[in-house]
Amino acid sequence: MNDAFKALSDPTRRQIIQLLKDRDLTAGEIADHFTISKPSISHHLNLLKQARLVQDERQGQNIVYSLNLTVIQEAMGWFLGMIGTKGKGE
Amino acid sequence: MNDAFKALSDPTRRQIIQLLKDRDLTAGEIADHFTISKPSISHHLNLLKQARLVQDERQGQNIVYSLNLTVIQEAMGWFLGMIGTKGKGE
DNA sequence: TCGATAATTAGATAATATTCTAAATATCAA
DNA sequence: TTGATATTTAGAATATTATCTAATTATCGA
Repeated sequence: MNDAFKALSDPTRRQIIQLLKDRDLTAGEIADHFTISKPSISHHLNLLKQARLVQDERQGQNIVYSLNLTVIQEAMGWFLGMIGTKGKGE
Repeated sequence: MNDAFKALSDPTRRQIIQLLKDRDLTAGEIADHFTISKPSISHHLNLLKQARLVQDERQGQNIVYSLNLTVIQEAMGWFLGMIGTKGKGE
């Protein structure tokens, strides 16, 4: 959970997640959306993977990344907890 | 929005928010929940304030901190966007 | 097997963040 | 006004993070 929040604190990584919302993408396709180097993107992908926000699967030469909604839902649960039970426990 | 995600990436700051969920607290009361120094807590509070996750108000010698749910709701909206519209736009 | 393509790993540097102690500011109460 | 309490600001040390280039690994097609 802490890893997820850490991962989401970087704007590049949030943008990657937004890209993956629409469809699965290879590492190269993801990198094409940014101006920073491929190794840097690879590093960001690795952090997202460690936080289990994304998962990867090799397909031939490519590695395809996809969203893992489970952890995103868990993170959203944290926010719901903040909003839903303000005051002395409604 | 970016400030909010940055602010939430630190476990101490998330814990502060959870404390404020139950009731408003003075800076000193908040600091009492942690082992780190008061200036460090003050720094964390300042970051939370800049992200508009909390607001403060002086009451005599104390400064009372309270939660600002608006930004938390906005952040939750980001998560909802991730979960709600997976694939080519449901 | 070789060359090309896709992606990651290694190692270094620069920028940010966290934390501390010491000092400053603000308020209250006598 | 002075002393005590609450909190923040200043400045520095340390740790973490983001980024780069160069090198490595893995796969494909001829």
